[in-house]
Amino acid sequence: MARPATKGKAARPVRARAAPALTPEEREARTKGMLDAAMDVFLERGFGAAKLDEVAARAGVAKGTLYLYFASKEALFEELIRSLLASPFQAAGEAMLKQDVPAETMLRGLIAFAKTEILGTRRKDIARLIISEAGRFPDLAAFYHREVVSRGMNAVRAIVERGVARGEFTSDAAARFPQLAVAPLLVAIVWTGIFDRVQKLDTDGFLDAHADLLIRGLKGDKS
Amino acid sequence: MARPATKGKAARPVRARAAPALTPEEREARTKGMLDAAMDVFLERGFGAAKLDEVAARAGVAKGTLYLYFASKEALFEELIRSLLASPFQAAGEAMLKQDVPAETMLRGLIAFAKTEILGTRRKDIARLIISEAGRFPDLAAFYHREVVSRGMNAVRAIVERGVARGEFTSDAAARFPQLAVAPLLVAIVWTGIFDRVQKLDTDGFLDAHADLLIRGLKGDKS
DNA sequence: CGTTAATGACTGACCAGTCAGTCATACTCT
DNA sequence: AGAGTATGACTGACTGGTCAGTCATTAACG
Repeated sequence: MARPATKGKAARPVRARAAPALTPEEREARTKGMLDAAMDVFLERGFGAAKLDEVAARAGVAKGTLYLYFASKEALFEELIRSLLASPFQAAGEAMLKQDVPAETMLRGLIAFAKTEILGTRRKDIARLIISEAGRFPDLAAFYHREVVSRGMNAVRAIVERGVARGEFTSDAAARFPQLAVAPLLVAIVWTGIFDRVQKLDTDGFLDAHADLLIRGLKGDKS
Repeated sequence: MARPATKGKAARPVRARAAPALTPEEREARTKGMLDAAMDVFLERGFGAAKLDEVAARAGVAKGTLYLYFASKEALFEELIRSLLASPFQAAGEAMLKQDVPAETMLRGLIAFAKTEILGTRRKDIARLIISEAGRFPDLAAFYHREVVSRGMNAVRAIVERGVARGEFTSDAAARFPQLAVAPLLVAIVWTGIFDRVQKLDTDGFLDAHADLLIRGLKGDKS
């Protein structure tokens, strides 16, 4: 018990640190490795059917190690979702609002953005996963709504409102229900995940057609 | 261990019910009772988390009885889905095509139909369940596509094509991608199932707005 | 009686979560 | 430098609970 008071001063029982203490960077890197493995498995099987043994195997660690980094399977799942969220919509929308371009251009830009940034990435899989598991994770659904959905809706609403204010659009339907502008994106996400084997959907042409029809509807100078 | 030991095992107080030959009607009625119970449980918990013990309890039978009517949990689930499918869309679409009314009226009628016959019934829950579980039941997804989705798409396509042929519509976007007309319905289904606690969606106003915008877009006499 | 329908205790597999033990490292004292 | 020692990251066999599916048994009928 007697600790040799080195340095004469504060005879503080210094707990000698003597192990491959992980640097924050190392720890983060390992966490990321496990989250990557978890993403593969959860996307492939869904939460319920995903096995932590498999996550561990793919991450190249033992199952016990997972529990040194995450409190439970549920915590791992939630952290995975959180780590993958980003709200590109809002950022893109705000960036566009700063420019002085027609609202039509903004809307088309937003749809093009969704094509590459959501449909073209794993974000679409995350969305599908959340749709599937939201029932069992209400908190996560609320989180996703707050962080992603509501922001996207706000971006669309802002653009459409400006279009109406400037007289470019004659319908405010998409301002009252921004979901209308995003609905086909959801269809594309769900469809490709479920029916693609049966009947392929040309998501690119689909979203182009949506953009055209949407703009026509919003402008529609029909009296 | 103080059990009236009857030969090691003991199947005891059994309150068995009728035993004699079941008429086809009786058999069907019992099947339906179990399917009803199964629907409650599967909708509430999803396939993975649904317990057959609970299904049996709600149906008022023993678990073993389930296996006299269904080969497995999976078979029960599939039969449940099959028993609930109907393709109101196609029938409604065909009925409308027989009348001589404007395509706009048909489309609006179809959307109103979806409101009452899908959003207003448990069919919306079935759709949500299929979206959630399709990954684990590709056959079921294909079946659902064949029996419901493709028929709905055909109905929409037929109506829009007629509208175009008659000069009522100037855009064929919804004929090339009938999903465009149905997308907000899917959003309404998914939204009410996931985000309603966070932010209610006025599905009625939403679909009305969709109908207006869609018609404007299809007619759009903008050059 | 034999047949049919139903039962529910039981089994076996599966899997989330645990924990006693290993090992590589680094610190301290001589 | 080397011996001794502390430490913490990591491991994987194990536990405990859960649940789909089984089957010996019971009851009701003809």
